[in-house]
Amino acid sequence: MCMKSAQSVTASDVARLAGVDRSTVSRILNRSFDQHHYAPETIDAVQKAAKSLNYRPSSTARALRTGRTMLAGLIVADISNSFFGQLAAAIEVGLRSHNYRLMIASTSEDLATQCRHLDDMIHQGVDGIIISPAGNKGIAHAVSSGTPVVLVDRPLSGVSWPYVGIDNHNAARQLGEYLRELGYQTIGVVLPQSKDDPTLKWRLRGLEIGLGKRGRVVWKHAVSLRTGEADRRALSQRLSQSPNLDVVVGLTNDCTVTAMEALRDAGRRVPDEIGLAGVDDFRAAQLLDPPLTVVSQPIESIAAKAVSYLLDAMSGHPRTEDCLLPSQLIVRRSLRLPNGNTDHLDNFGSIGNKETSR
Amino acid sequence: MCMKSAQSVTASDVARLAGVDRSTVSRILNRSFDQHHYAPETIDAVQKAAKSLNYRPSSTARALRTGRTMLAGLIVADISNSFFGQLAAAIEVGLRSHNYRLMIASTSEDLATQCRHLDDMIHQGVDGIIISPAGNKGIAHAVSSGTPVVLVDRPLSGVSWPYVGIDNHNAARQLGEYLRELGYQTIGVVLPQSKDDPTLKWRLRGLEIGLGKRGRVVWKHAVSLRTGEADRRALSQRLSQSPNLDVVVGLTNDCTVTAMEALRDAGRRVPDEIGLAGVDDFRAAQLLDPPLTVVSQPIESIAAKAVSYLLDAMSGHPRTEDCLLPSQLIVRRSLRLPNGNTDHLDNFGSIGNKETSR
DNA sequence: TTGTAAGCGTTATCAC
DNA sequence: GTGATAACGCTTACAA
Repeated sequence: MCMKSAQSVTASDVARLAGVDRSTVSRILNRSFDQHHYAPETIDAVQKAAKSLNYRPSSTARALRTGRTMLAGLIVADISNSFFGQLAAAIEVGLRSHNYRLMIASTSEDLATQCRHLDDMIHQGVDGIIISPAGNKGIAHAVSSGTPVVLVDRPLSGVSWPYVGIDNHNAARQLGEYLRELGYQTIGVVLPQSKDDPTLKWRLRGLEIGLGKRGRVVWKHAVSLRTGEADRRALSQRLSQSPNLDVVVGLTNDCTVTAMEALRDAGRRVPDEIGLAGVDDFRAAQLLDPPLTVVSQPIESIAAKAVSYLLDAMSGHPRTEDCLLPSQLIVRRSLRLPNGNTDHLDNFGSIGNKETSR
Repeated sequence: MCMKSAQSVTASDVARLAGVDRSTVSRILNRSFDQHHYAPETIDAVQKAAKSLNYRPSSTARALRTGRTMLAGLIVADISNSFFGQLAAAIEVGLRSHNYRLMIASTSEDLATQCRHLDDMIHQGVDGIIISPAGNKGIAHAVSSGTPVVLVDRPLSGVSWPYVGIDNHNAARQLGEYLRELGYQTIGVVLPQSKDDPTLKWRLRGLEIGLGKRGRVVWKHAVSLRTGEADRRALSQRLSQSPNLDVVVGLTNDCTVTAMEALRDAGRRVPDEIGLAGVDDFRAAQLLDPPLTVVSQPIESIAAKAVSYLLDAMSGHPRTEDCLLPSQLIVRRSLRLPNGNTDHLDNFGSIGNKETSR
């Protein structure tokens, strides 16, 4: 009841009030009844004292003593991107339900920044890190620290860290096959500028394989991370110079939006004159005119699995196998359908794969 | 050169290698040259030793000793909302450039959760907190802790914490006046369910004042935080039951999107049959059909000011005055214009819209 | 110009 | 069953 300035209430204060030793307070409050059987009255006294003083152990002191900070780190390219925003939100609540707090950092796809953040967090003493890496340069140093790391959204070759996310190759191939079936052959691709993101290569390759022999990616247009007016105009101009283009594919949500803007600026009607599709779903995708056909990722599941993997690793039981979650082709109206065949649309709503995966 | 397991390199290790005392290491590395003038050779030896061992002081130990964690907290309703996502991103880089790390928590507009997070962070030892409060219940307890707090996006009455953000009353009034000038009179408002967010009341009041005597808010429709299908349908139904409605106003970005969805579901054409406008701009707003007229907030400036306020407070020089940043009416095409008067649109441009002509 | 030693608040080891 | 005591890694009077 006696609300003291909270901050400065220490275990010694509680001990004094309860008439016991600091260590007794610590053990009782931590439920360390392993070897120690306390008198019920002592337990009661300590608990009452702690409550009345509103005692909360200093996590700093505890961290120093135990070596665990109960802090996890999340490193992504850009937390303001809706994909990472949703991911972060889900990860935060997941971790919090296990008493971990979350620290967040953005790399802006810059490898040096990523390296700094990794180093920072490790030295800061986080118990584990979830990262969507911009690339694998400078990672080796972090790997030797021993801090558990889980890769999310983007796999990395050459490290032992497990990856949680969709199979990007497959997801893009699925989209490619769908495009092929609809008769699209001349494709323009919009992708982020991040040179070292391996995911983009997988998506690109998967797309091309899905498109088959007759399909051709005639250009790849890179846009900046926080897409702006300049990107929009440049892309729009490129579109004007490509009158024979069949369809545009955005490799991330931002890219797809930028593509949509540019198509509108260039005065190309979707899907009649030209098709549009993308990887990553987003809130407004179904609101646009036309609603966008996309491959969507199961963000909540990815977050849940990533958290679960990290918790395992932090408790000393690291998983080594990757966790591939299913992506989903969401058919809307930004691609023209083959004449007279409409039920085909439903088939694709839930399709997996029928070919050999690699 | 000798890359040791990083984690366990302590100041004593550096001291031993340099042939000096721990305290010497500490002082030199912290540039505490106030009273201590070291021999250049000592300085050199220490720095070399530190670098060769890749020494980084344990922030935990430092925090315990100094009482400063170099950690700041951000508490918002939902980090996956694009507004808060952008805000968080900007705040994070701002703080980081001053060597502060950022911890993030979401309240889902729940007062109990907010209270818990505040308490958590304070006891966790953060040096300061930036919060977009869900309400002022349970805040008193936090205020007495002495931890500096800056309010962002939502002001709070009865506390000494400074507020950084737009003038919500004014912003909404601006929109209301614009609606009145366009001849709108019968208004439906869509707002989030958060019962205790004072901002919503201000926006509502400002809107009504701007609308003037002849304007009437005929209903207010509350939707859940992570707006879903159910909200969409319920709102759609309400719209169907309001055939005489002039215009719908969304009080947040999500609300406006939901309104757009519902209007589409209900088959009401915007802006011909009914108008739509909102508070908060978002990436896809200009891409929708029609592009949405909104009042936008200067997110970057808000973040920068909030960081600046927090830094001041954390360094012992708290500001007490609020910081009101200018909002901006962005006129697009989701409201019908008065017959035959089009340059009126340009007049409003001078208030600060950046309408994209095409 | 540098070293000594105390102490931040916990928890873990040992003793009784 | 419970209490003393050391230690985690760092900073900072106070000495020298």
